[in-house]
Amino acid sequence: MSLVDELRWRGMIHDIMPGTEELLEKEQVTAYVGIDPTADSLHIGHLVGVMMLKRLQHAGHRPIALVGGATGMIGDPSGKSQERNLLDETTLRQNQESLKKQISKFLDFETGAPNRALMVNNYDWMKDYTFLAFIRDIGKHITVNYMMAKDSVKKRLGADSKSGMSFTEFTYQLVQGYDFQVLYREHHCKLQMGGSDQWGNIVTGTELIRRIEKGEAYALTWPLITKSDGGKFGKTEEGNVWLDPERTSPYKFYQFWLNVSDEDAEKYLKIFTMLGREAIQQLVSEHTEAPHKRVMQKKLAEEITVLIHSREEYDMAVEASDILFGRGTRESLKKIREELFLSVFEGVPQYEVPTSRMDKDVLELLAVDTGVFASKGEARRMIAGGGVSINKQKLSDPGQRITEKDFINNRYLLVQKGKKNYYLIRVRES
RNA sequence: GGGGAGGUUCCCGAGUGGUCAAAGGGGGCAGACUGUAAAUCUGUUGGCUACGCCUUCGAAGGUUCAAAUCCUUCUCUCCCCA
Repeated sequence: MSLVDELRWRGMIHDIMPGTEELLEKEQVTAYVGIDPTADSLHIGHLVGVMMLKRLQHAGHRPIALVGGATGMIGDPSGKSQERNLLDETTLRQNQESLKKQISKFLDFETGAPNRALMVNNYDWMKDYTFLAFIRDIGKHITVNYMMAKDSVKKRLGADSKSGMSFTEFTYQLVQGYDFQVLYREHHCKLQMGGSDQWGNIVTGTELIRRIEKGEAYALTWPLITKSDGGKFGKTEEGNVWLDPERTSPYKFYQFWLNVSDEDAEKYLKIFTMLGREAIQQLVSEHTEAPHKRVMQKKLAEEITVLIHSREEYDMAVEASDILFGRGTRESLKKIREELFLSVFEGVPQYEVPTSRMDKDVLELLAVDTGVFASKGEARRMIAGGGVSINKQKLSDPGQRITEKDFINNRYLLVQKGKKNYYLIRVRES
């Protein structure tokens, strides 16, 4: 099966320029994907692009990850993102280094293989490029008419557009197009890939290459990743799901994938794992037979968590999940060794309360001394509704008192609001 | 500039002197069911020292025993005409 066929099967192709498939079959191709260095970590919204590069390298082609140090300062007109702030160069470099470390888990940058991955930063060729030189060398090859025909631009010029579009945003496609041209010239990069909203920008690049370099370049986009319920992919109540364990704990990360809906699981297995056709079909049929076992979600979460974090972190996340969602009891909780206990609850909100404050009813403890509840009324209602547990034991009386016997390891109380919200209260001697 | 409509709790939206912490819906949260799902059903959705009290209906004043409701001024939004 050709690379493009496989990508098609995986649902990773939205649009592809004629000739791209043939090109990928006949020679080793260098291709790139752009990434904004707005943070020092990738989040799972970046994952499709990185997987794309990984599959490309896997098939023997050469991937380039382009860090958009320059373009990231502008923001394209397609939308959601307002114009960005200028990052200072130090931050930019730091971010780039962090991103490279993360991407190294997917791509081989190190070996001497001819298709080893490359990371570049367009800031390097844009920073000293003067405005005058740019409009003289690049700008004159593309007409404004051409630029205005792009959807992203048209939308902003239409009558229904609320805010206008700045000249800077308008120029975005040229800057991005020039990136492609530079990579074409210096690395024989003939293909740019991106999300479906990038099509217009990519094509501007191929156009520049055609006109200035007299060369052929290609474009490939992947579809927007969706969720079956229409929500935005990659977001939780707490925000983005990051690859950086400091921002999103491996446990939360694992949980994110584990909770994917049935409809999405198959789709995500195809996109985000290296599992082959047979393996995925096997999982799908197993799932159809026993949906409650959620083999698809489990495999998905395993594959990705191991890839991003490690086998150890994955094991830990599974163990934590068992404790939190399995039929854990008060007794089993008390038996856990302290280090595991703490690692399980690492990402959970914690409150520290001195022993002197413990001698009162739970209501006060939960609503006043800690922020578990916003008000006593809320706490009272929740307890009455059977929604609060302490150490896995349902709380029925808001006037109940906590005694030392209740502490886990002599100093922890595990509070549960509903099924999924955990809070850890740590008792401090005073 | 002239005329009209209107601003209600997270959102939409009822309420036009006491029975209003304010209908109904949505959303949120929780319970049951379940697969840590979906669907469904149920409860809950201003605060407190809680059979009572306090703060809330654009803002400020006023009338009244009593105001989201009546009056005055201000303010913002929308629509129509010029």
